[in-house]
Amino acid sequence: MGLTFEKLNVPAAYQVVSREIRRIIVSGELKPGDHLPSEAELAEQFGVNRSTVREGIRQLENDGFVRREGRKRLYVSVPTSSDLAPRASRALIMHQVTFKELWEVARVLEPACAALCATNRSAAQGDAIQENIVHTRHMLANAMWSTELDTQFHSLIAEGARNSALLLSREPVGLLLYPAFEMLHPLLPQALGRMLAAHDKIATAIAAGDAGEAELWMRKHIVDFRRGWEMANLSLDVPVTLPGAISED
Amino acid sequence: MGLTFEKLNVPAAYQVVSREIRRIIVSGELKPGDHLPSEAELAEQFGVNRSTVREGIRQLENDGFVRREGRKRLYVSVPTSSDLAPRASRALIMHQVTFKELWEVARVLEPACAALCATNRSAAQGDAIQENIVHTRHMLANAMWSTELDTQFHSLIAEGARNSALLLSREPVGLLLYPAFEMLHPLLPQALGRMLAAHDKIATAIAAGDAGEAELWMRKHIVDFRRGWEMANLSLDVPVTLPGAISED
DNA sequence: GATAGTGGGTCTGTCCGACAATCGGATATC
DNA sequence: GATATCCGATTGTCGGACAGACCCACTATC
Repeated sequence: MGLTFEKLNVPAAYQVVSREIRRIIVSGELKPGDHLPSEAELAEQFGVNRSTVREGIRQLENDGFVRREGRKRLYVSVPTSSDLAPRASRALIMHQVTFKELWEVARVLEPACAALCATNRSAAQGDAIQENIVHTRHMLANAMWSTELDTQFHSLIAEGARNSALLLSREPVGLLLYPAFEMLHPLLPQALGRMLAAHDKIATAIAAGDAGEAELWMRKHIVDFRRGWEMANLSLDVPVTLPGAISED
Repeated sequence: MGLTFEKLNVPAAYQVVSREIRRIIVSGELKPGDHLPSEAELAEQFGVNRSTVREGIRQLENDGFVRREGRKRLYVSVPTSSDLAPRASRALIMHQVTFKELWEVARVLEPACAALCATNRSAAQGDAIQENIVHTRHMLANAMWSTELDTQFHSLIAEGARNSALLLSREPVGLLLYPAFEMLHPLLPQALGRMLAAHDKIATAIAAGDAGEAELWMRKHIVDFRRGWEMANLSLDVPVTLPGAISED
């Protein structure tokens, strides 16, 4: 009798509810914007208690597949990078991700974003980039600086690439890497000026639709970031810390 | 009276519970492996009902910050890419991500993985890659093929790069892109052979620790994938479909 | 003495019922 | 027609309940 049985994994009811609703959403049976039945109705249809349904819904809500505004009915929604990226960033923090690791990813993704942005951006997206530059220049002229502007510059370029996979891939990295600039620029006074100059070159190339030039300058910009980091005697292998923008949620 | 008030967003209690526990975990107050108090105890400490605590916990469970095996106590855990990637992949599906978009990301990330893998891989990781090649060769010799082997090959290389940010960035893309090969190889008989040849070159370069060569062949491999796609008259702009491996969970 | 049962305590998963706050829409009022 | 009011529907939260797992210490059996 060599007959053996695997340890069978009986999923909890709330997980089944969650998966089933998600399946219907991802498969397209329910389209974004569609309303889901009320909790009581779902409970009746699934033949479980409303509490069980509610626990299942929490998971979907967290993923961004369903949303509710206020205490109203649920509706189907497409998860955005702002739903997913902060969670990924937090996961990376727990993995004790280092500056070097983040930089290695940025070094290949950001130039790709810049190149695609130069060819694919909309007019409005181009304007937003220019506006970011103007803001940045204005801040620097007053000897001020906020890391959000830097993070935003790179996010805008990624959006301009019009590639949702690229956007989703780079966002968790961007949320952690660029705020680290906060540690760098007080130690390296010239860093802010160099940053603005690079942003300007990139934005100009994008405005001109010159993909090669945009890619090139973005690469220089990222490489320069690392060089600055090393010049400031900051360690490449120290785990990055959690920026406030993420911890809040 | 220009005084106006913003519409204030009162978070539900279960969300506060969720965020608070997550904060404690991400900040490091609770370390991976630590047990959380029981639901009843959490409810008492937070001063809310156990149902409310349970709803909050569901969200964390889904993110991979806490886990439970069977019906036992919760313990703190580090979210892995297998927690996060399938959700990101599903999100991309809902965004109707195209082959082209995925390919554009893979084109820059996969060569970077290969280059880093050549220098950073452990001995065991190198062996696993070799084993994958052997399996693949064996399958092809028997005129069989399973898309999982291809997906695995690229995942192994990404793991060998020892860069958690890189791993996390590419996984959602890999989960969608390589299964698409399933559509290609019946239309293009020579595709399987070319794939094996490329995998072999890459694995050899990695085994030799030659980062440049590994990167180069990986790039060729990815470019070849796209060329094959076009030769088979498959559209670059058609949204990719959901592979079974993800829909199951 | 080792092994197999036994029993209690704890915790999770699920259910039931309840109620206040809120929302949407219908209705009444001016 | 605009405004105020009421009513049903729905969510968020609560309290309590109970079966099934699980853990562990204890005991009975060989």
